[in-house]
Amino acid sequence: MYNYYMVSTRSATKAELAAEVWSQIFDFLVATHEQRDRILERFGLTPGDSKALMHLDSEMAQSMGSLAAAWSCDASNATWMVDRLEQRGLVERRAVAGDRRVKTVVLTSEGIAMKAALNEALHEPPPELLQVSRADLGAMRDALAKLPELLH
Amino acid sequence: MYNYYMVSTRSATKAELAAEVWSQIFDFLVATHEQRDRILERFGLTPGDSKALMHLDSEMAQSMGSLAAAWSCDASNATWMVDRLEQRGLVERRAVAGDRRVKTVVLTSEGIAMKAALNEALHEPPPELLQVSRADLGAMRDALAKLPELLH
DNA sequence: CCCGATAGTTGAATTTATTCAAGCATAAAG
DNA sequence: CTTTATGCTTGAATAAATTCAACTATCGGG
Repeated sequence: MYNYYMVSTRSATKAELAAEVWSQIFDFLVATHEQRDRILERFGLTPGDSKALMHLDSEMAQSMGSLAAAWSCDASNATWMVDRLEQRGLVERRAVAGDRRVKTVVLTSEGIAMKAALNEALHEPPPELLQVSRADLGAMRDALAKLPELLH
Repeated sequence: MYNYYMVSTRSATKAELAAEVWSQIFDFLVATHEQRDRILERFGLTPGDSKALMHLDSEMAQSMGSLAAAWSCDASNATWMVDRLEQRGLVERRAVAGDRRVKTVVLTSEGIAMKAALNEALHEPPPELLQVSRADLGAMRDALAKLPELLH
């Protein structure tokens, strides 16, 4: 474990505090990484599948092009990814009214269910976290409450 | 963003608190995921490479078999992974005294440098975190200080 | 010394991921 | 109404990841 966040006696700068906080989070991440691998395996999803699945929606139909941009890949790769999900019945291609060139992608009901189940599984706290006392967890929650504000 | 950690008026159970905390961390994770992808790309490492690199050491020579076990793959896959790192001069295979069947793997000096640089880059806090006030970061650090204890 | 188990490599096969060039249909601009 | 640009798909090529079967070398017990 790396002590990038080794505490010194003098008061820490903001950058140092951020580095400490991130190190604490990141190291916990690494330590609990296998759990998430196992979840994906249980769902029969590759990392790519889950990335795609999580960025899709049942409401907001997204064009192939915008998906390729969001996934930082070329259009041809997006076609391939969507093909795989479509073959499994998780997504559906739709024509769009104004422009017959573009195709949009939405989650099917199976896709919605899969995404919800995956999300729930991934949000299940790693067992390591349950070793922390209730009081300490409360402190963490209160402190971390400032995080969500950042995520647009 | 999922409100698995929606606060209710009654006092939360430990499990609920853990779920909230993990959701806060996990969502932050997801939101800052691209940054880590870019770091790997900058280093010219695949996710597999970095996983392998991070589990290796210059001090503790590990046998191919134990590496395969640690990486949850078969021996043949471990051979392939180590081959790739070896071709790049990051690791070195060594014979072991007692048993001429086993080969151990250690980081070369280049491997040590690469691992250190990668570690440093990955421990660099995401810019989003710097939007949090110094006081709030301090609170996070103090609260999260209970985490490292868990990581054997 | 032989024999079965063990450690690792090799080769073939498959899946996942990615990029590039070519092509097709449609749209938009002149 | 031709030309050019756009959105997507297809096909080929390649790299990354993974598994399986076969093989080599070595170890350890009888």
